[in-house]
Amino acid sequence: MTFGEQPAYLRVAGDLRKKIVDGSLPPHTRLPSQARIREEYGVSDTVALEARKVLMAEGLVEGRSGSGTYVRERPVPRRIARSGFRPPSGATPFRQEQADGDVRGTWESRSEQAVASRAVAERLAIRPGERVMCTRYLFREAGEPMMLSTSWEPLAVTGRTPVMLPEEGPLGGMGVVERMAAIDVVVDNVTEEVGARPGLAEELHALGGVPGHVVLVIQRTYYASGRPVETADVVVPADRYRVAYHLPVK
Amino acid sequence: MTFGEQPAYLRVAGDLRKKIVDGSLPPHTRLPSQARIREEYGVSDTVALEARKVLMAEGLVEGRSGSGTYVRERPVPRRIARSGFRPPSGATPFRQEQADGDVRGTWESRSEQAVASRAVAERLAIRPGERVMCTRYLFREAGEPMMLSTSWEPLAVTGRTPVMLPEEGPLGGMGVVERMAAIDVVVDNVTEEVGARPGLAEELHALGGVPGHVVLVIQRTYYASGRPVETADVVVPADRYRVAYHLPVK
DNA sequence: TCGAATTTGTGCGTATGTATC
DNA sequence: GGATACATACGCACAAATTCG
Repeated sequence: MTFGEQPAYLRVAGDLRKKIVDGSLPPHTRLPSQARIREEYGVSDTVALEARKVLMAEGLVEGRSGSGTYVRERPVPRRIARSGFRPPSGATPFRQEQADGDVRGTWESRSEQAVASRAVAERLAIRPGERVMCTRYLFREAGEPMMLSTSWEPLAVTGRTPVMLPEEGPLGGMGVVERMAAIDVVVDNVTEEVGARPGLAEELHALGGVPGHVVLVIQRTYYASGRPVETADVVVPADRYRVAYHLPVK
Repeated sequence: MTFGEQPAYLRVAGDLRKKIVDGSLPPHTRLPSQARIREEYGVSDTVALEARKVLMAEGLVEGRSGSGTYVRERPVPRRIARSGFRPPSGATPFRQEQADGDVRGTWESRSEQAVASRAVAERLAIRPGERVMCTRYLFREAGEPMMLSTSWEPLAVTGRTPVMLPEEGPLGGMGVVERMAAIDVVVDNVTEEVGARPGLAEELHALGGVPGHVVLVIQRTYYASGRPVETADVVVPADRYRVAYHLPVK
């Protein structure tokens, strides 16, 4: 409160945060109550409350009315290895990545024809209103929902071919690259743009999360000779997964 | 405040939010001041303050001390092109990426020697307690803070060389690859793991955000012949930036 | 089963500091 | 300098949920 210092509530929040991250306040333990914080730090009710709010906004703790404020479990995020991920030559530290690299499991999907929205049209380099095949996926890992995906393919590419529906025909369930190869479309490039935001209610419901949780959003587009042939939005809960890339330098 | 209703501050925040999203309070306009909110909605100072805080946490408005609370411009996320990003052959849709691809600007940094924590040691494949050079960066784009970065380099690699301090010597401010090349360390691989979480109070303070905002965290590690030579945590606000990768397929 | 104590969450009034105009 | 507005801080009150004897 004196000149040059940071606000009292940030100082208190910082001290509590330190105790959380260094393990002296492990998950599931209760934070000091507002009254105790007030006493221990010699601050007012407001400051103690504001400090708790900071930690709640950071997702480190969760308040349970009538009971207390508890340190949240922080699951160790798993890696989702993306295209381009390959272990470098003779690398020892990569055994682990290889082990959990291939996140595969079961999935459900539903396809339907649709017309391209402005955003999708731009990503596929087609005109808005052109027909596309839209497929929604829910991926599960060990039974647990882990990833949502919505993909769009121009019917100008796959229409009237055996691979028009991603989940049917002899190549049903195969990846985009294999399916496109079957109709002589050689996929040679992919771009991925990774962003993040608070998850939408429906997304978190499908993924088994609680409102307010953060999700990673990957906008992926496959190209064949510079022409987009598929684009997708992939949504994964950020508290459980990270997206891993491995690239050569130069 | 009566039974069954939602909290007053949420009601006020909801009404103001409606006016913002439907455009009757366009970007750059000033919200009613705390005092005016108090009068117009017939609530107390605290409720008016709390309502503004909700909108600030949602990133819809930003408070300027002494001036007012202003509706923020809808941030269109910019792309941060990562290593490996190259326009594919003859691609038209990539001109734009190239244009805003190189996000460069000014930066500040501060280096200090430290000992490797368990987490850093694991990423650098060294033993906890070994000495490392730790450098913190704040990058600005057009004067605005846009990215935080903390990097660690084993002193076993750079110690007693001209590039020990990233910001000094003839190669001060150059990239890791160039600096390492100067001491005959050929960086040939990089891994990046992208995650996301609510930003910490200090991070968001430095980045001009507000508690509760989401940040993208990139854990980057450079390798030379399979051996880690630098690792860094890069933090960017997720409402303003996305991370872009471009990869060959197969 | 009941009730008391504790704790969070919300709300009110006020005071002070400080940045902006 | 003065007026305005946000930001921080103090102290208090009460409702709702939980805990525990």
